[in-house]
Amino acid sequence: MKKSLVIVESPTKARTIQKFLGSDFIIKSSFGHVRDLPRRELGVDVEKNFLPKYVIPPKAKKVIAELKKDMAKVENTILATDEDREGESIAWHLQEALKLKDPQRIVFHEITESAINHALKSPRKIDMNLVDAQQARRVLDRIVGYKLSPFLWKKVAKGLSAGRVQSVAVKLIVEKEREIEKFIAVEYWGVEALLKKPASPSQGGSDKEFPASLIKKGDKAIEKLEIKNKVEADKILQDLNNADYIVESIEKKETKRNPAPPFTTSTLQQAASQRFGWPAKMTMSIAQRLYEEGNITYHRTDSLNLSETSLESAKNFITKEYGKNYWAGKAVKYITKSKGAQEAHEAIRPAYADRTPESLKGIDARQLKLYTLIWQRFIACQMTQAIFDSVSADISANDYTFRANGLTMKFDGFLKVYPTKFEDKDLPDLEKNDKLDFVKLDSIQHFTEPPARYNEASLIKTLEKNGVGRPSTYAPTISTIQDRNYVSKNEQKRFFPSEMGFIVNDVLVENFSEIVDIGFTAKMEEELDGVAEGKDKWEKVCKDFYGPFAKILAEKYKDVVKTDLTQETDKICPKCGSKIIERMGRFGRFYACSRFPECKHTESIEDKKNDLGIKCPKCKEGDIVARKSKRGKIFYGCNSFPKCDFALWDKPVNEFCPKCDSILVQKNKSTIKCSNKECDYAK
DNA sequence: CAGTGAGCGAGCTTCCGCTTGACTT
Repeated sequence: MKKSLVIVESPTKARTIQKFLGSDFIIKSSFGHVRDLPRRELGVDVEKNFLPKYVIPPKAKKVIAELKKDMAKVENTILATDEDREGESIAWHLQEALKLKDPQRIVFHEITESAINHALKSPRKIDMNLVDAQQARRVLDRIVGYKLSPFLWKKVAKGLSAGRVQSVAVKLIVEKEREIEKFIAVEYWGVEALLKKPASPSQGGSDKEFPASLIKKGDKAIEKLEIKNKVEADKILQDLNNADYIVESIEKKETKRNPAPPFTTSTLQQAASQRFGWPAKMTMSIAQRLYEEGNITYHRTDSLNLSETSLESAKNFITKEYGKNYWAGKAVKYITKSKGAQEAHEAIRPAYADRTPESLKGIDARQLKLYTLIWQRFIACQMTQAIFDSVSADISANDYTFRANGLTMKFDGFLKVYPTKFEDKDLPDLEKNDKLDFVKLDSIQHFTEPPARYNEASLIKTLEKNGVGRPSTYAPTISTIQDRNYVSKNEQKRFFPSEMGFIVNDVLVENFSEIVDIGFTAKMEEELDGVAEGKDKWEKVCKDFYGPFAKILAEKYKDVVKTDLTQETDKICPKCGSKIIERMGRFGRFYACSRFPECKHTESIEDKKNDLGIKCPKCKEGDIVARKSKRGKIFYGCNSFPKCDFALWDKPVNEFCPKCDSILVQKNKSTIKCSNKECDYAK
C-alpha cells in the first residue's frame, strides 16, 4: 500500500513533484477550486448570517470522484495547495468535499526535492482564519455581482452585468473618454537653436551640429506653455538676431540605469501587449503551453521572488557567457510591492537559465517570442546596471539661455541581453566660454495632447496598482467588458466606451458610487486582513457591508424607472406601415417597428450607414452593405442575410459585366473587374 | 494563400478567483 496522496492545484505541478517523491506517493491535482456558490442563484442566506451554499460544479465532481478512488489506495491525504487565501480555501473545500478527517496541510515555497521533503516533515492544520477571509471575499463578490446585475436588468436592459472588478475597469475607460471629450488643446511654442563647435579636432570641435532648446530668459525659467503664439516666438527670434552663442556652464554626470524586475503576470501581459500587440488572453495561453512543457515557472503570479537555485544558475550563466563584470556582483532579490500580493509562487522566469532562446529553435514561433522575452528579462535582472555619460550644457545668447543635452552609453550592462530602444545623443567636447557657430534658429509650434486612451497594458497596470483583480483575472476581465459590449478597441487597440458602457457606468456611479470606486477593493482587502489575522469574524465583514448596501438597494428599487433609450424616427415600417423607432439593445442601437411585439420588423442602423445603394444581384431584394467579419476585415454582403448569403471581399460598383453579366468590383484604385472568378473581364 | 455573417426587444440573464480541457444526444 502506498503511503500518501498529495493534492496540489495544477496538474503540471503534480507531474513535477511526482518525479521527486518516490512510489510511496500519489500526486494529484484539484484543477483549482472544487466547490463554489451555485451559478443560478445567490447561494448566500443573508438572514442566516450569510450562510453560503456550496455546491460541486460538474467538472469538479469528476475530480472529486477520482481523488476519492486514490484516497482508498493510501493511508493518508496531504493537502499541498498554494500558500495564499485562495489556496487555503481550496484545501478546506477539499477537506469538506472529500470528507477528510484531520488532513495534513503542507506548503512549499519552491518545487525542489529538498523543499518538498522539508515541507512533508512539518505539516500543520488548515488555517480557518485565512479560509474565512476567502469566504468573506467570495460572498461579498457574489452579493455585489448578483444584486447589482438584476438592478441593471430592471433599470437598463437584460443580460447586463456589474461587479467589483469589471465595473471599475469600465469606469476607468469611461472617465478617460470624458477627459478626452473635455480636453481643449492649448497652443504653445518652443525655440530651438542648431549649433556646432568650430571645427578644430584637437580641441574636440567637429562638424556635427547639435540642437539646444531655449530654457531661460534672464534668470527666469521659461515654462512649458509660456510662449503662447507665433508673435511671441518671433519676438524672441528677433531678440536673438546676430547673437553670440557662448557656453556658460557644463555639467557632466554619470547616470545609471537598473534592469527591470523579473516578470509577474501583470507585467508580462503589459510587455507582450506593448512589444507584440498581443491581447492578455493570447499571452496567457502561450505562457500556459510554455509552462506545461517545463520551459517557464508558473505564469499566474504576482510575486517577484526568485529561488536560490535560479539565482545561482543565472550567476553561472552570466559570468560564463558575458564575463564577470556583467553579473551584478550578488544575487539581486526583488520585493513585491503590488497591493494585495499573495506570494504563493515565484516570479515568471525560465525554468533553466542556460536554456537560451536559441536552444529552443524548434518550438512554435509565438512561444519562442514570449520565451525570449521572459528569458531576457530574467537574465537581465541579475546583471549589472547600464552606465551612461550625460552632459548638460547651458549656452547663453544675449539675454537668453539655451540647453543642450547629450547622453552616451559607457557600459551596456544588462542592456546586452534585454534590449530597449536607445540612441546615443552625442555632443561635441564643449568647454566653458567656447564660442559656438550658429547654424540656424527655429520656432516650433506645439499643442498640448489629450490624455491617451487605455490599451490593455495601461488598463492592467492601473488595475494592479489599485489592487483590483488578480493575476488569474486580468485577461478574463478584459474579455468580459468587451463581451458585454461596454467597451471596444479602436484601430490603435485602445479602449473606448460604447453608448451602453456610458449608460451602465452612469447608473452605477449615480446609485452605488462606493462600490464602483477604485478604492473599494483596497478597503475590502483591509477588512479581509482583519479576518485573516483572527481579529474579525468574516460574517461581520459581510454584515457591515450588506446592511447599508441592502438599504440603498431597496430604496433605489422603490422608484426605479426603466431608462428610456428609445428615439422617434420619421421612418415607416415596410412590413406594416407603422412608425419605426430607434431602440437600444446590448449590441447598440437598432431600428424596430413601434408595434412590437405584433410586428417584429427590425433593421440595423449600422447597415443604413454602410449601405452602398446597390441591389443584391443574387436575391434582387436586399441591398449590399459593408460589414466586418469576425476577424475585423471589411466585406460586402447582402443585408437580407441569412436569407441570402451573397458576399464579396472587393467593393462592388453598380455596373455589370458585359461578358457574363456578373456584378463588377473595384479590385484596386485603377482596376475594375468582374466578380465572377471564371470570367477575366477587367477595365 | 484562404477567407465572409445574428440576434439584439418582453424574461432565467449575473459575480470573482482558482485551474484546464472539451461528457452525451
